[in-house]
Amino acid sequence: MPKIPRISEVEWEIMRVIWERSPISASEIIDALVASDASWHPKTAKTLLNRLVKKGALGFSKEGRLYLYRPLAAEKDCVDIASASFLDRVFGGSLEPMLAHFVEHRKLSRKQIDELKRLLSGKEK
Amino acid sequence: MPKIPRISEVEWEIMRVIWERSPISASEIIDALVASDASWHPKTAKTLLNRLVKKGALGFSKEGRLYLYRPLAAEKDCVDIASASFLDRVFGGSLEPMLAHFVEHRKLSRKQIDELKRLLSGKEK
DNA sequence: TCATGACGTTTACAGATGTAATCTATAAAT
DNA sequence: ATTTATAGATTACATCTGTAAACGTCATGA
Repeated sequence: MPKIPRISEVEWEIMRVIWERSPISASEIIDALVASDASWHPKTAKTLLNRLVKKGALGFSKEGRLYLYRPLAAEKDCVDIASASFLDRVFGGSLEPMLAHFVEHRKLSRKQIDELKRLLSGKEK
Repeated sequence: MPKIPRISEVEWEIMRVIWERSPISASEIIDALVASDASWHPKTAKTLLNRLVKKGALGFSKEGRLYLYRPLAAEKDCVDIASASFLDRVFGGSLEPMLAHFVEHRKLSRKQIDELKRLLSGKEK
């Protein structure tokens, strides 16, 4: 199995754009980033794209003179790793306190609450 | 308000020991770390303690020739920050999908499930 | 055809991080 | 009193990160 590269904080923003829509060109990626946060600098985004390619998180194909990027690392795998890391680091691996933290500190719509209760019920057997 | 310093991955392990039991000496901290993971090197732990003091996350008082460390940054604040960062980074800030991820991928005891459902019900009004 | 601009490549650079070793002062043991 | 084991202080160092600028190349418009 290919080992999953470590994705840094800002790199995640880029990966999420690409997971959501790929193949995608550098300029499209940059547009998406700038749209969500105007402080993104194109040069910075390019540097990060290169790093992600080097890390093996992204691949690309040349379409004429420009590149189309696509994920090599699966979102699911990256999410799993980051989630486990967060849980261990911040909550010492204790799941329920972590979930309780979010449930208590954040807002959820009635619909989301119902959905979560449904999921919980599904686990309860 | 004192701004909360950023706690790195390994630094979290140290902070959690100290939040749990303080004031506490360096050697006690190291013992606790080694107990949970034998690969901890005392020198490394000391370096991190110094960094955490420099960052303002920890304070200490001299007890004779040794130091007693205590947290300066509140666990709650650090947990809040790390949690928000994780949620934004990995799940784009979407709470319910994140919670669903953990509920689906992890094991919870009947008791914990009930507790979470109770919490959810409490939010549902 | 020549200058411009768009796109990708290479280089830069400070600060954070993980991981320790070395140095120094001091307390404890002999 | 001298040696030695300890605890803390200082120094080391390769990577990783965030943040870009500088440079090279080719297509395109003037």
